[in-house]
Amino acid sequence: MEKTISRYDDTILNRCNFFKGLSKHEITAVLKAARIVNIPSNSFFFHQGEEAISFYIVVSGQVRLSQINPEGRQVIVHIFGPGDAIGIIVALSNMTYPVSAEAMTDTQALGWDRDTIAYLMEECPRLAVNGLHLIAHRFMELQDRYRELATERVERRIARALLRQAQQRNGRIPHTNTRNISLSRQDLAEMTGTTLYTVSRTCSSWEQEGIVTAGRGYIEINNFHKLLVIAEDLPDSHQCHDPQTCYFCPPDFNCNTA
Amino acid sequence: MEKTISRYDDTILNRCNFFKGLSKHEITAVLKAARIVNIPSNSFFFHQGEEAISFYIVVSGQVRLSQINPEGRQVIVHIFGPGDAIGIIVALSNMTYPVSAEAMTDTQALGWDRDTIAYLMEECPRLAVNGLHLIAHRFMELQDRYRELATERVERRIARALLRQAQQRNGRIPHTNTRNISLSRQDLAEMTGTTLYTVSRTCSSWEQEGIVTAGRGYIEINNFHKLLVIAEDLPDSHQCHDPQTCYFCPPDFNCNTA
DNA sequence: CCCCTTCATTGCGCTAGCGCAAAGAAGCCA
DNA sequence: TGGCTTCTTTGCGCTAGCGCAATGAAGGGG
Repeated sequence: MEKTISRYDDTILNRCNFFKGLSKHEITAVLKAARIVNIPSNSFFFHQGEEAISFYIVVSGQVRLSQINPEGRQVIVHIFGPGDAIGIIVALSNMTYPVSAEAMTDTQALGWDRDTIAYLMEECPRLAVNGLHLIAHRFMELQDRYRELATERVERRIARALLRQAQQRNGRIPHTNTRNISLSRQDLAEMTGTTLYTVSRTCSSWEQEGIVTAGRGYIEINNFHKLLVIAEDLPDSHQCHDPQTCYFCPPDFNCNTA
Repeated sequence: MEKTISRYDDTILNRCNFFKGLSKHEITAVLKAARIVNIPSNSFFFHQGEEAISFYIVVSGQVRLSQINPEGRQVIVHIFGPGDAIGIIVALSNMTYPVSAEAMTDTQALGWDRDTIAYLMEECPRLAVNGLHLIAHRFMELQDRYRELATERVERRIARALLRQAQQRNGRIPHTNTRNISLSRQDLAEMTGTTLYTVSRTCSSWEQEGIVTAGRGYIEINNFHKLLVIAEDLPDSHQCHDPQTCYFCPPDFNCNTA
């Protein structure tokens, strides 16, 4: 087991904020307490309403966190990738899961149960601090998304969802084109509070303008700059001075030449 | 100072989840570290973008937590009343406030600065646990609201906002009619992601049906039952067996006789 | 290789909700 | 008491986005 886990040391654990600041020794201890979980594509880590007994860190794959309303309309609250922590909030406070977590691809994760993680945090307060930071981060992101949903137009919301995905994957999924977002129209619709028809129409019109290339189950961003303008994350007049340090543009991308 | 604070012991502190499970002695120590803050109506505890240095617990009054988008459209993220904790998430994790907190009425609060609250939590872990519970609770509420905004119609969202307010005030603001919600149409619009026109129209039609009485700056709920049906928090066929224990109806209210 | 399923596109009509504008109602201050 | 400000209501026209339905494209499994 030790051996299996240490495989991930470089690729995942060093980039995982939950382990930030821990010594090698501490990380080893925390990993020893973990179980390795393999969830095949389209299967669930847990369902909305179940008692929250486990906490996970994604090693590889993607996980969709979604909530469903009584009429069956679904909303994607978050999409997790390698290094992300799933269920940290509820696992730390004795509740039932308010959302479902479904693997979008075959997913490997590390799992701890509630008591274990509570014990580890007591032993290693740094872990608790990191957990709190993760929660704070997630909370602020959700708050932003809430405001977005309340105030912004659909096109902008879709643009932001795409950019957020690109940003999130940036450098975390090795050997992957971060500009190629593997999401269906339906997924994007559920992430942005709209319908798959509207997403499809929007992507079509973007495709005409050369901003993206859309295909079955993916959208590839061809022109970050234009997308950023639509998302209003970027002033209309923006030009990169130095793409390496530009706040707006992803590191491997120069929006001047796009 | 001791004396001023002890005035609140019964009314606020015993109902405040942040102090739950603390001994009298511990509460006294925590209160000693607090400063009393008085914010007049329409003034701000803090503004979006400022460094998060303080954490507050509302003693009396109401506080609007809002976020503004670049075009100036505002969204109310939460409304705090007596016993609620403001800024707990950011104060615990070295960030800038992602929202503004504005007193809607003259407001009295207890304030601690970041370092103090961190120290107190270390001394008294129960405080940290309580804080985590508050955050988890807020997080889940926000998640629900997010789903609501993405999937539900305006009328239902307004109904839920009103009911949430009634629930929130229930028993916490002494000698106040919990069915009388003091919010302007604009406030309600910003809470539900719509416009004041739509809120006004909706309330008018509810008034015609005898569900509410609307006035300048307030809405009084006359028929909880019908509002709950609109909010879909209640099956259409619901009749209270025992209003005292009914999950759906507020304690002072029998929906059978309404 | 073909059939079947799943996903995406797009035309079309529709409606929920927006937002202007104008008029009224309620509080506030001098 | 009168005038000013702020909040509310409501008529009206408009449009963003919905959602059905029909068609097309892309896998996937036997």
